[in-house]
Amino acid sequence: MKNNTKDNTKTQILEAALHVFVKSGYSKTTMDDIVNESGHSKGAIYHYYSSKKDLFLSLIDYWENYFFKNIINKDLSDNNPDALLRDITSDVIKTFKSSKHVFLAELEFWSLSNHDLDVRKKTTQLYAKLIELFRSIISKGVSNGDYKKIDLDVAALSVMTALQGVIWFSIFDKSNISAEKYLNDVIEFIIHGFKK
Amino acid sequence: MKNNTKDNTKTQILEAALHVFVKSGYSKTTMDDIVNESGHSKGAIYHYYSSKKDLFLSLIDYWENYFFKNIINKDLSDNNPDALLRDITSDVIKTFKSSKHVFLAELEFWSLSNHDLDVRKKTTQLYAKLIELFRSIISKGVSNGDYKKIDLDVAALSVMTALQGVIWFSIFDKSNISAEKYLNDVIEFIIHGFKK
DNA sequence: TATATTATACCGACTGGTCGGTATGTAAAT
DNA sequence: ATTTACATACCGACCAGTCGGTATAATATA
Repeated sequence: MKNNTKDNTKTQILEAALHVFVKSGYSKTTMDDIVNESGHSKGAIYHYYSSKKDLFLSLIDYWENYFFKNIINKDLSDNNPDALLRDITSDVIKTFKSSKHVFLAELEFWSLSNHDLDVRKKTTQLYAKLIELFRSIISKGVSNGDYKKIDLDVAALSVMTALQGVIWFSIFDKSNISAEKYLNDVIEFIIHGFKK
Repeated sequence: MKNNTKDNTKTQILEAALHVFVKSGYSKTTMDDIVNESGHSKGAIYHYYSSKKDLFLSLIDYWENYFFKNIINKDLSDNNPDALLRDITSDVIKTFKSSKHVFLAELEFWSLSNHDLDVRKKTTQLYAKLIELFRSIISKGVSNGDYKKIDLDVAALSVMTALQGVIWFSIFDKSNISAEKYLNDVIEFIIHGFKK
């Protein structure tokens, strides 16, 4: 229970920070915004996080756990690469429909990555994991003869970058229909391109 | 000559602003940064632009002129849609190789679009033009029988969003080789997907 | 042509509010 | 009794925007 309360406070602060950072952007959100949103005092926040930036960096980990718990587990359960890619795509679609802030948070990571080395480092590591996941999926397709002998790195990058298109929709076209069609189309195009 | 000086000053301010906004982000750049970068005084800047935000909004127009002058002219000269799409893609590749700040500026537009309505409006209009361009190209392909009877809006969005992948590379993988391969691959996948 | 008048372009010291961070608490848990 | 988990009051660096001014060019007038 002790540990629970502690985790609870930390999580509440993170959730609040996620919310306001997405809403107003890193620079324009004030620590007082996070105080108000979280219901915890400034003292509490600085008790757990040493600085605004430290809090933001922790958010990247938090985001990673949230986002990957859906996706990363599938890897071993199925070894049909087409199905896996489609499955992940439909996860992205589902997340887009239910919680666009996930991708708007990612946009914030991108933006800060461009201006801050520590953020870029952490975000780069995050993408390295995602790319590795796609790599291993595509690799299966190559070794079981479904796919051409394509460059695995580029192929993995292609899948990932194409899926990242969802960020554009999160900002500029929040209607579910276009994003869904885009994602379904683009993954089919890519799968087809991989095929022998 | 008078007019020239005037334009010159305005342009120098815009160039300086573009540079520092990309480098440090909108919120973190100070007007004094722009003063230093441009060599013009604060008074000069506020003589031409009513506020920091006004300056930023003007930058979007400036960017649009810069980016579109390469691309928009091609529309009428060639009516082979495949070639046009490949041509635009190679323009993007060329720009990526020579001046990534073009796409990093776009990232800044995305980021602010998420937090500011005026910026989003202006950026949305910009994308509307791009999408219209792709629409008209693809439409030609459909009417001349090269392409399937696809949904033009979704198809145009797909092309645009896929090309926007270049932003990811501008931030996280500045090596020219991956971005080039990605762009070439993805446009071929898409073209192939459009074909009958 | 020479002079007066006005408009435009530009300068930079200054200010008032903002905000990340800190110092100093207190109450609960161990 | 000491450490942990918070709360509150406060500090001071920072910065967008202001404002009183100057220099230069354009226009009107004599």
